[in-house]
Amino acid sequence: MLSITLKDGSVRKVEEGTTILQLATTISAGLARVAIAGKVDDEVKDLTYPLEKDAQIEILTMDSEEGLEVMRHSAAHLLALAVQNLYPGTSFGIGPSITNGFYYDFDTEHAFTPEDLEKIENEMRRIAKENLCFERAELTRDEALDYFNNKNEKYKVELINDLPGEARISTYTLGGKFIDLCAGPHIPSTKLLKAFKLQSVAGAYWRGSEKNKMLQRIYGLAFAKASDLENYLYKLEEAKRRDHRKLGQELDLFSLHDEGPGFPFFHPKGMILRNALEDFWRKEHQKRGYVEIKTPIILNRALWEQSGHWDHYQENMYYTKIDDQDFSVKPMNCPGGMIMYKTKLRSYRDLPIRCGELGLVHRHELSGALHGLLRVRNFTQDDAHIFMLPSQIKEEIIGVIELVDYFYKIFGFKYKVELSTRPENSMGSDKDWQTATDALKDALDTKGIEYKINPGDGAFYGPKIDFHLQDCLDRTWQCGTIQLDFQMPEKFDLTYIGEDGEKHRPVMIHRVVYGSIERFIALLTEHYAGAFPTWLAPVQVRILPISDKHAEYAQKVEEILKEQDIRVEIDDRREKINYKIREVQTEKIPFALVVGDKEAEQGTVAVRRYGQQNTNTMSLNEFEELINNEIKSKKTGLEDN
RNA sequence: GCCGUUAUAGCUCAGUAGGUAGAGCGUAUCCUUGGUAAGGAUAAGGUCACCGGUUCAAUCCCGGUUAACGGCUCCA
Repeated sequence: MLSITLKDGSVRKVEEGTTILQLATTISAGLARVAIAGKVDDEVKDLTYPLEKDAQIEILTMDSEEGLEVMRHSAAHLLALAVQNLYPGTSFGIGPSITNGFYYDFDTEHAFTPEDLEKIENEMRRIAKENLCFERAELTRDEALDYFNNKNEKYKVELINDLPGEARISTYTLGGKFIDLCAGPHIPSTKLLKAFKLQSVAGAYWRGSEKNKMLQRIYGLAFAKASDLENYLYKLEEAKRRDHRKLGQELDLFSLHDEGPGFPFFHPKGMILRNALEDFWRKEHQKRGYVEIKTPIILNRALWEQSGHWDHYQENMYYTKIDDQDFSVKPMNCPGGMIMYKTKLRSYRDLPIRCGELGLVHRHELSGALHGLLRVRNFTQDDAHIFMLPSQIKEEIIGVIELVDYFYKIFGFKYKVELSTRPENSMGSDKDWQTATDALKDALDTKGIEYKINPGDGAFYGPKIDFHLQDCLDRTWQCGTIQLDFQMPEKFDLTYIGEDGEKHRPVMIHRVVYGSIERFIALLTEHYAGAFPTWLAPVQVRILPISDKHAEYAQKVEEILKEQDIRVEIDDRREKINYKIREVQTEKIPFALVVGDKEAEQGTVAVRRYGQQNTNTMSLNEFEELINNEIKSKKTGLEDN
């Protein structure tokens, strides 16, 4: 008899060889009906898995993330079977579960169209109803190779060849005919697949490498029940409403044109946002002992050779010639910062030097990668280079971490932290890289910050801490970053005079907080769904006179507010108040002030906030106080933020 | 860069099974002076993305280019 410990801590005795499903049945018939798989000592197994030894077991249902994963992965097999039925001769790649669904990669001459997806989805539904079971089989490597070689499944053969020697090779048969290489586990039967929908087709390189053939990837959504799927589809629709590309156009913030792909045009209202962000940035950096510089956008080839960009960053740079000499448009601000450092002799007493620069950089991104303001070809980095003594490293990194946290909290952003280590095409010694990486880790650990390690994702000159923010579709974008660099100071022979009167090498940090002003604006737009907090709102107040008679009073109110640097305008068109209210709402202006006879007589304003139905009549003084406090606090004024 | 889709008025979109186009919103002008999400009328606005081919005739069919969109790769 085996002792099985269940999730609630109770222990059951069962015969050896009892399957997980049988175990579930002994717990309750209801549980057995909705069981998807079982977790045996932290390993997820099929329900048909026979228990061999004492273990902790949890029966997984679609209520858990793990159960959903098993179901989504099983849905991928269903998709593969449907494609095999409809398009014989297709070769199969891989078909994992992903957040909210699954995908499967196919290799076929036929190019899948959106109409095909409908056909395939119908076939999936037809098969699902057949109540097919997933049957597991274990094969030797030779058997598996034979089988998939015969079927001309070259991708599966490649996968098998790459499996480690001791690996158990398993296949699953679905409905007796479709056999797929797979470690499992799967749901017991296709009838559990109900709430799914094919989403899109996209190209995807085999094994994610652009050196390999591009396969066709079909994405699908899958949920435990239909209402979950509907909710998710609704959420997607909502997300589209928040999309910064849509809102950017509607709110007249920026535009992109054929004449400059990836080079955004900022409109007057977008510039107000930018300037507000930059003003705030300057103020906070001055407080923290930063100075600000501006370095040129075009610098000569020799500089980029010295910095290593010519060797390590060439395909991302733009080039030009001036009087027959090679020049390059800067993709990063650091070399300019190096030159600045060297303009005079530095003492250890001068360090740390925190040198900020709102620098416009240009990078040649692949055309297919461009995406609104989130991925562009020129952007302004809120950069700074901190030159310091080796003994100051930790303190300075912590200072930047705290600064980033301070900024993101103001905007109400949640963020994720990643630590990226040495990439392949990089410069410097392993020892320096190790020291730098350890310093970053140490700072993170000291602050007690959770982080994920991204192996090989560092800059070519040093490891980095990245801060990632989420867009409205849950994709994450790198914004802040802290990069520790021993290479540039070396390459540029930076020195300071130490206490001993000798020359020493300073250490350098590259860091950004917003990352790119453009990207940050995109994320802010989505985060606030275009309803910017008052301190950022391009127009903060719009005065709505009831009729021409009130124009004079409206102008008086406007003047008073303008004197306090409040961004205010009057809608004096001969339209009805309803119409003006509607417009002020669609433009997401934080405050509408309705002024008519009553207000003009009493020296008041009828205040209607964005997103609220009610009006508060108050004296102009009271309103000034309200809005000034709100601007100062940087709050949104909306309850849900 | 690669795979797929798309491109018609300032915006959102319809349309012509090949005979040079239409709606709503917006804009302008006029009427309406109206109290919290759309008052009415009239008008202006398009080389149907660009280049080429087929055709008596191309916005529509074919080829190419460019850009956008969804992914892959890459990255702030």
